[in-house]
Parts: sequence; structure tokens; C-alpha cells
Amino acid sequence: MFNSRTKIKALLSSEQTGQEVTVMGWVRSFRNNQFIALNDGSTNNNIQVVAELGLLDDATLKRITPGASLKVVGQLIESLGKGQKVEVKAKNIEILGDCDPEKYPLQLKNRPTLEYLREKAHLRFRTNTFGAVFRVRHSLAFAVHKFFNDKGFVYLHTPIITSSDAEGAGEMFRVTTLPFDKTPRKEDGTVDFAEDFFGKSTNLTVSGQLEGELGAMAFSDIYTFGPTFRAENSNTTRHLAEFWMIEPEMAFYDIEDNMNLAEEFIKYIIKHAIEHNADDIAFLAQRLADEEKQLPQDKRSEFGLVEKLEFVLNNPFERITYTEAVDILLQSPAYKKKKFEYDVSWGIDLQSEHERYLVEKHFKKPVIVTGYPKAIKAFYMRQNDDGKTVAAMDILAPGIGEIVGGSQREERLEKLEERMREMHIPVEDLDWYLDTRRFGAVPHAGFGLGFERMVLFVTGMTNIRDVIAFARTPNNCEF
RNA sequence: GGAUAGAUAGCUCAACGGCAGAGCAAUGCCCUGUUAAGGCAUAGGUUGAAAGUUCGAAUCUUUCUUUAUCCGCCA
Repeated sequence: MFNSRTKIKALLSSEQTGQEVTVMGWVRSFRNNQFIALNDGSTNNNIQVVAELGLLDDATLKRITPGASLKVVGQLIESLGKGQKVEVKAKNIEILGDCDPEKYPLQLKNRPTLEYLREKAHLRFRTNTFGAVFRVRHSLAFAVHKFFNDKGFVYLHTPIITSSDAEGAGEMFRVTTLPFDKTPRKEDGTVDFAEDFFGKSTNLTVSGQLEGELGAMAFSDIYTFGPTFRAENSNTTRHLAEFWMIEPEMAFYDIEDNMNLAEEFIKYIIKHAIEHNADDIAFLAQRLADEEKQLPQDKRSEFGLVEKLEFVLNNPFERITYTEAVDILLQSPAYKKKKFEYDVSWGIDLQSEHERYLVEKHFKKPVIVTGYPKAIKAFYMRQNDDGKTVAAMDILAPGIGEIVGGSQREERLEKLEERMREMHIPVEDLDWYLDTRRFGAVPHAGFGLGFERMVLFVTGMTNIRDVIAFARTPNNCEF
């Protein structure tokens, strides 16, 4: 009968005292041989359990150590001490699981670094910071489904294993059951994938978009929310080899509708997290402020985390074209003083330093850039009438960079095929995709949002490896 | 993949060519309404690895391993 317990979050907000309660959790600290700070992950706040002198024998007292798990039965009373409103006056304390203090790697008074905790990722959920991060992550994920569900979108599960390597979204992880030491070969010496599990070469998905478009051509509006894999050797604070991406795809949408939806969506999930995880976000804001005190004045953020999120909610995103962005950069003091490492001219792919200038220095808010040169964008993006640009949109966020990449899709069969040939995309391999342009094609659009980048933005964390439970990055696949 | 900066006690750091130290954690004892509880004491090290320079190396050089940050690729 473990479910007769009350969660600590509920106990702490209890209007009533005097009743007997059962509480279970892990010891955060044990002060004065009497006061146990107990946490069960329902909130960052601990309940104080009071074990009056004489209640427990010496052998049991020694086993109440940080990390140990307890079952406590006692009376919820108004606290006799100052630091908390209520506390549990214990009648009985049962140790469910011991925790050897000599071996337990989390001694929280030691202020372990985020890098250290990354190596102890299996235990770091028990810290205040990661407790808050992962409750906020949950809240954002829940809000994603609520947002789309409320709008009548169908949640489509696109495949994880794919046979198309034509999407061009990045390096792929191969999926195979062929033996490495004696791979079957064809007469010309190349690997014979006809012998492989699926009878052809297969990989982990880099995007569910193409399959998503098929769904949109029937349900009107779909979204995917699942894991995505990129085998790029990227070593940055904003790339993972395995990450979660949200990809809505909407029929009867143009690029303008697409932008409106993306902006509404981002604001909705942030608002949801603020409303449901105020404590956690306040804790993360304080953590960020404390961390920034170590930095020199000019490197500190202008706003606190909460102010930053409120600002994003209360102001429209800036919308500019790629051409305007290039003009702003060319006119900028940074450009004139030759502060940019990479040169600026119409046609370049905007570098991180350029995006950061636009977002963090010039506009100081999220920016949606549209109308990129077609040469630097994917084959499926709709060509504009100018013959030079496509109906692409990227949303750039302060501190994160590109958080959304999307476009209106090219629904005109001839234009699409022509572009595919120009970019050496094998048209025959994507025949199933082209069918959507043959049988009742409609204008449609969609975008991809990197979920972990969103979590970074809302939590104020700075390394993407700290907002996913078990990060997969080059040379690292622990747990 | 490229560049830069790191690796010293369980954790966070100091020592910058001359005996390797502090705070916290741990262990033992004391105190008992504490709030990262407090007090006294104890223990804890092949300074990431290997080679070299030197009378002497944590400190200087080389190679390797590994971590972080930035850039590229992108979400």
C-alpha cells in the first residue's frame, strides 16, 4: 500500500494541519540528528521531517544519510521552526534504501559542476537544477501536444528507420544487421544490401518531414514529435546526435500562415511552462543570476530569465527578409569596424556571428528571417517569383541561434522535379513523395523545431547536454 | 573536422622551478529546534599517461589521452 502516501508538493501547499500523513522520498540533508529535508521530485522544495530525540536508535540515525530513501508516517503540523510553514512530526521512520555516504557521488553541499553531474547523469535528476530542468522539459512536451491537439492536428508517428537518404538534412547513422567482418559483396565489389535485413540500405531518420507531408495531404494538419538522429561530428553546446524534433505540416498554408503558427506555438508552450512551473523557473532564474555574477559586467544578460520569457511573450517576433538582414549587417557598425570574421554579401549563408548580431544586438528579440537564396536551401522549398529566393523561414532566438527552420513547400511538380535534378536528388527514389504533387496537390507549409533548443531557451541552461536525460554526442553514449 | 583553454584529495579550487595545501564531503566524538546546522579531532595524493630538460618538475618541452568553450555542419 505505497499509494496511500501524499506527495510533497501537495503536503507543502496543504491548507489543513493535524492529520496523519505518509510521506516517502530521498534524504537531501539531515541536520542536528533531528531534521530531515526530504524530497520526492514532485517539487524542488523539501518537506522537513522531525525525528524527535529518542524516536530512533543510534544505529538507525546513522543510516539517515543524503540519498537514502525513507517512508515516514507522522502528523503534519505547523512548523515550530522558522524556515518552513509545515513539517511532519514523525511517529515512525522506515529506511527503504540505504545510501553509503562514502560511495554516494552526489554530496550536494560540494557544489558539483554541471560537467561533473553530466558524468553522473543517472543520479543528477536528484539535484535541484536538474529536477527543475526536467520538470520544465516535461511541461513543454505536454504543452506541445496540447497546443496541436486543441487545434485539431493529428499526431503522426513517422518512421525512425528510413530507406531514403535523399533528404539532405545531414549525415545519417546506418542501420544494418550485416556482419562487419564479412559483408556480402556484389560483383563490382560494393556492399550488397539486398542481403541486409530490409533488403536495402537503411538509416535512422534525420527528419520526418517528407512523410509528414504525406499525412498533411490527407488530414490537413499533422505534427510529429519524436527522436531524430544526425551523425555529424558536431562539438557545440547546441548539437546532439540524438534529439527530439517537432515537425508540424499544414495543408492550405502559405509562408505567412506558417510564420504565424510558429510564433503562436512558441509563445503558447512558453506560457504553459511559466504557468505550470513557476517555482522551477524561478529557481532556474536565480541559478542563472548567481552564475552570471561570476562573469564580467559586459558578458551578463540584460534581463533575468523570467523577464526574458515575459518579453518574448509580450512582443511580436521581428520579421525580416534575408535581403533586409544582409542590408542591416552591411550597415552595421560591427561590419564597418570589420568585427565579423566572415564577410557579408547577398548570397552567403548567414554565419552564427551574423545571426547573433541581428538577434542579440540589433533587434534584441526573436527574429524570423524569410526569403533565403534558393542556392543555400533544400530542394523542397517553394521557389519565389523572383527566381532567386525560396519561401523559407528560420526563427532565430537570443542565445540559442536557429530554433526553427521551415518553409512553404514546392507544390508544383515541374518546378520541384527541375530543382531536384539541379541539386542531384534522385527523383526516382522519391517517387512516392512526388505523388503528393500528382494527386491533388495543394499549397502547404511546415517547420521543424528543435525541442532541446526550446528547453535551453526556457530554462536558461547553456549546454544542450544538460536538458536531455542522457545526451548522445560524438564519443559519448553512456547509460 | 578546425581553433583555444584546461586536467592537482571524493567535490570545488590554491600552490607557477625548491617540503603538495584549503574549504566542503567522509570517518570518530561532542552539542541538540536545526535551515548548505555547529564544535573538536582523524584520515585522505604515483599532481590525466609516457618520455625529456634540470642538482631539483604539479610548475618548462614533446607526444598521447581526455574535458570544456568557440567556429563549421544544423534543429
